Amino acid sequence: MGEIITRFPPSPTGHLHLGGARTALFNWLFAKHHKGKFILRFEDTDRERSKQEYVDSILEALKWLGLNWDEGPYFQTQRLDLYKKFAQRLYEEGKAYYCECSKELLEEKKKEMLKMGLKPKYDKTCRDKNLGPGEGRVLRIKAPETGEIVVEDLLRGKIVFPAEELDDFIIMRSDGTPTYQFAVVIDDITMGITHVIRGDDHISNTPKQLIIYQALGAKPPKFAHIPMVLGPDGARLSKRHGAKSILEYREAGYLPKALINYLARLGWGYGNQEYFTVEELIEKFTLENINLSAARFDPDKLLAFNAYWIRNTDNKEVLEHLKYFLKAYDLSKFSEDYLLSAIETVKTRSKTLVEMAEMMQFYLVEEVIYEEKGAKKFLVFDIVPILERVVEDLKELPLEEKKLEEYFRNLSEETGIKLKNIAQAIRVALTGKTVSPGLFEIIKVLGKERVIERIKKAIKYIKNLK
RNA sequence: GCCCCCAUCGUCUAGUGGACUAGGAUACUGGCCUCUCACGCCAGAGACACGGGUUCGAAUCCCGUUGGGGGCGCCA
Repeated sequence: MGEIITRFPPSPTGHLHLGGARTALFNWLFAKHHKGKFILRFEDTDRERSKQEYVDSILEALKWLGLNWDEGPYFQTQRLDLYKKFAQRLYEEGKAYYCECSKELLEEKKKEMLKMGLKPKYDKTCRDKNLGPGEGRVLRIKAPETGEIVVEDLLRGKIVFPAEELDDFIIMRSDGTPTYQFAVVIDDITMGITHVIRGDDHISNTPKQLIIYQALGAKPPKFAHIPMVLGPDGARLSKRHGAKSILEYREAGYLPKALINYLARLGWGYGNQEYFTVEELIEKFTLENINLSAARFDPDKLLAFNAYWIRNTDNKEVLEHLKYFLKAYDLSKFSEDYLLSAIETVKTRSKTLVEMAEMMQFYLVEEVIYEEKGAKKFLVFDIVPILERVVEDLKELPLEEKKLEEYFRNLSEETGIKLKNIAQAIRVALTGKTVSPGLFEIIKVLGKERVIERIKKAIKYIKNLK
């Protein structure tokens, strides 16, 4: 087998969503696995609905996911001459014919057939009229009337369609543009696509495309129809859940690698392994391990994967992604080491980068604001002597977690005040909150200066309460 | 209506005729750890859609039923 070439052909009529992203991913992984080529092509022949805005957002989403393409992006609207050339050829060879039936008439006939319990099909009125091109005329393929069309699917084997199920579908519209069925075939032939990996909603399109390949005398690529991604409710993806743009997941604080990992596991498995780096996916991805049944999108599991990758990714890499969520702060005031240490303390506690940014707030602000409930409960008069003492003792203490813990345990024992109460009071003083990373880690990262200053401020705050 | 695809815990999946007392992940419940919250660790509950075959033996092969999904556009 020669070089493997796959493609991802979105139509820019909407944002890239989970389903599309997974199709792109599978094509990309397959190409990478075989050291082949991955082509990006926009199917924008629907001029009404195609928008530049969507082209831009799809490109951005693919880049964010890291699904780089080796060729393209191509645009079908820039290849119209090509389709015309092939259409002309089919017409001249008598494999396609012009049809003058009006949309309205066809519409009526279809309704009629549906009513009689038949499959709505074109009745071939113009098939033998020998019409030439003309205003308002479409070009139809002359489909075989008997026999069967066999789709060889890489995942499920032969799928047989009786010729009676198909009709003389349109390949060129009356405005001279190609229909989807025609444009894909021409593109896949001319781009040398060897493997078409797409959603199984395309299974019933495949025999139509095979008819075109046959008429053209071209060898069709291999087809692999992957199961669809359904919403959590088992219905088709809709805006409410997964049909959200991939870019919305970026906004929500997801790591691209987490999304990739989750998406790969949706319909594909590799023994009992759950977590894969992108490199591992490329190495291990094969079509044989793809499932055949539709998979539901589970936001909870995606979130769990994101949490996993946040806590298992190098702090520097996390920081790169996190910066996007830290725009409100002037990060130049802090050293990279400070930020990295801060991240280390919050990474096991953040399921998203948004949560992480939120949790890191106290590391980045000049002054913390106390949560009302926490302050009321822990910043109480009785604790003042302890706080005062900590301020003094801290000056002499080494900033090591073990030593700090030892110190606070002794302090608790000595004064008879539960460690919990001491810790919570200082926690509120340092972070403003009752929930935070471990106290000793925080002290170490913040540094003596900030810690002492914040505890002093808390003492003042308590004294002012009276 | 017609055609096509699919069917293991709630969800994602492992499983390719005997190693299945059906494994893992996630979510859920209980416990441990503990300065809070997480993380981590331990334990628990939870599935082969149903009915017929084939076979010494079926989650696994065949048929049917049911259920879910998709297609039947001058959309892609």
